[in-house]
Amino acid sequence: MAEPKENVLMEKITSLCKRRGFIFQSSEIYGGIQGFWDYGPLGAELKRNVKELWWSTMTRMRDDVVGLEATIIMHPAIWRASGHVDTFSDPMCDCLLTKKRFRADQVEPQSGRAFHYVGACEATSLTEFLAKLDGENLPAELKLNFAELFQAFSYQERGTSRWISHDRQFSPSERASFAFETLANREACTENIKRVLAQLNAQKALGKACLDNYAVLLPKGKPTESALASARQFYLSRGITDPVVFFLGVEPLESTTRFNPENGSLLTPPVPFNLMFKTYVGPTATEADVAYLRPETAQAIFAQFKNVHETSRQKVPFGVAQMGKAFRNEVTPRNYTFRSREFEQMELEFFIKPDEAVEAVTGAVATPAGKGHPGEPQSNWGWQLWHQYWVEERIRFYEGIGLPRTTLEEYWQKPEELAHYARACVDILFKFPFGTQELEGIAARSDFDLSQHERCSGKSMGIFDEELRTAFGKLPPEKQTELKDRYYQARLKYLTKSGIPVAEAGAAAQEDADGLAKGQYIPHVIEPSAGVDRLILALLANAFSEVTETDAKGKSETRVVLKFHPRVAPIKVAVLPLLKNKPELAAKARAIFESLRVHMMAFHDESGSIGRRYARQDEVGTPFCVTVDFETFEGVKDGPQAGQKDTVTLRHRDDGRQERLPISELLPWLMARVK
RNA sequence: GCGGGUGUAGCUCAAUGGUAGAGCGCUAGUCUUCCAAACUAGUUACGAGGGUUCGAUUCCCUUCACCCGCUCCA
Repeated sequence: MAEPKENVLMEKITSLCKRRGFIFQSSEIYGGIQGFWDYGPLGAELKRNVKELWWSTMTRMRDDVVGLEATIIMHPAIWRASGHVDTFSDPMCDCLLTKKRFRADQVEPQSGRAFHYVGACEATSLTEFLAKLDGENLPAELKLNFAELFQAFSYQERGTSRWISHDRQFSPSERASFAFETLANREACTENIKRVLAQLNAQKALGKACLDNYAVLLPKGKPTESALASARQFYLSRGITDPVVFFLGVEPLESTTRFNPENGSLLTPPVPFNLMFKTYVGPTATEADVAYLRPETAQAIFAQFKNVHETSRQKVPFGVAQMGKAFRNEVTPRNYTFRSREFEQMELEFFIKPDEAVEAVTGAVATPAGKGHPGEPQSNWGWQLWHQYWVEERIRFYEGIGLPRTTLEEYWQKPEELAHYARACVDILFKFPFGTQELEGIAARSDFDLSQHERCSGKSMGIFDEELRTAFGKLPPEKQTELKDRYYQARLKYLTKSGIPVAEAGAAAQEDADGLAKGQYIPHVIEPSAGVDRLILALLANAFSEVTETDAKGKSETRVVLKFHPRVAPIKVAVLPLLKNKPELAAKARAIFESLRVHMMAFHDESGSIGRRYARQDEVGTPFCVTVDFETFEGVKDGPQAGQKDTVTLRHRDDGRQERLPISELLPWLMARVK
């Protein structure tokens, strides 16, 4: 997918990030470590800005969201309840022929005949061996083994489908029955062949042999030659240059998942892939001490839901936001920092009433009127509107930090792609140079998470809603029944999917439905979950631009400008004396810098020509440069501000435009643009 | 993890079985009245480990990282 041109762009970005101190490889002096990255001085500022903007947008500026900062290591039961221990340890297997990797649980079941092979040796060595078999120089032990061997199996002659034993060729019908027989006696037979092949290996003069088992599954109607061809290829890849393949027999198989559906080749046994980082809590490192570094920040919010709800004086609908490190053993960390093993998330869990409760209180659940932002939250919103609301809120956030809508894509997951508990999920994608990839996912997760923790911890995760209780009591009986029934069905579906026996689940669901009528329910949740590091990478990619300029001497030079939004730019303003060797300019610049740095990340630089210093600031994305020159002291020479003293030039990064501002207006002018 | 490619100053590139150069950058200084000016001085590298060799950056092996595919997701 990635065009060469786009790779070049990524290389330029990574190179700039290293050169200017945005991002370094972790542990670089020891050769680096895959999937881990450090943020340098400018990267740290950039990241801090992004996180602070998210935090203030999501919590401080809202009445209905509060924050949480939980530990990275939590009780391991949390990860069993959330499903991460299971879903994050997918068994994987590889095709023995093409090395292609499969998720063992996603291999399509197939039927057909499995051709089993137990090894191969060099054709020359076998010929030689057969000649010797007739008598003379062969060691007695070896000879005996071969006699046993040929009683028990046939080998498939290389390149043909002829079946040979030491004394005669088999007819097709004999072949079939023979194969059946050997298969019935497979273990003893395999052992025999292995022993002889091992001895072939030991007899250097007789060349190499390979003792690896192999098999090919052929669908009905496919010629048997193709199984042999696959087997030959397999043993070729194991270093036998001209293999004679030892065939064990045919086995009919139904709905097997042990073979590659694309070529019929045997797969390796499933190997569990644990994507969770395991560690041990306490001084002993036994199985009982196992804990995990969190693979997401969300679960802590669910686990602490009751505490937060009880102490924050919030009522549903409300949200809990958290940002912090998370850890996943990615199969392949790739694309710079995009898929890191240690990364940072910004997650909000926004708790809402189940639609049945909304309907009971407001009479009807409002339905989305169309695309776009649905406006200020209303009490009659169900999950659909809340979900749409958060999708739009998040896109607004991205626009506010300089990622225009045109660089983003909304992807509504198809029903079949959704996790079983999710009702909808929208990915906000960014058009990275290496492809359009996910920045944030906004999932409507029903009441799955809190229900899981209620079930697994035995602690109630439900809340009591006085307004609901009152409203429910006033409903006509048939409406009550209808709502209770719908709630019952939803709860029943969850409970049975969790593996609870039907009778038990039915009773529990009925209890939940009765609870709803009394004002009790488990909140549903909308989860906007974003990756900080991905966002940083998106901001870098979006800001990166090159300007080629030809100077007076005709020398053309390409320089980089990072066009960060002032709100995220690591350095907001650089204060520069026009000349270094004029003490009054230098002192004034220093004083302005000191007055600005209290309020924002400012930078002071007096080395090199003014043009060079501007270029340096462009390259790290500083949106504004302030220059102290002679007119600062002598007054503006001409124009509408002529004669005015104590002014500076203010240069804009993106177009080089300059304007003159009184020093006294500098701070409010800048604050208005960087906050 | 598998297959293919890459690995020499901060960056972009050279050269070589006899321990490495350039340009740009960076630091300091001189000079300089607005977009990488000039001059002077300084700065820094053969990814790591092992082997072959009198001697390895160069040849061989191993390993690590990065890039491209398979796979995965915030």
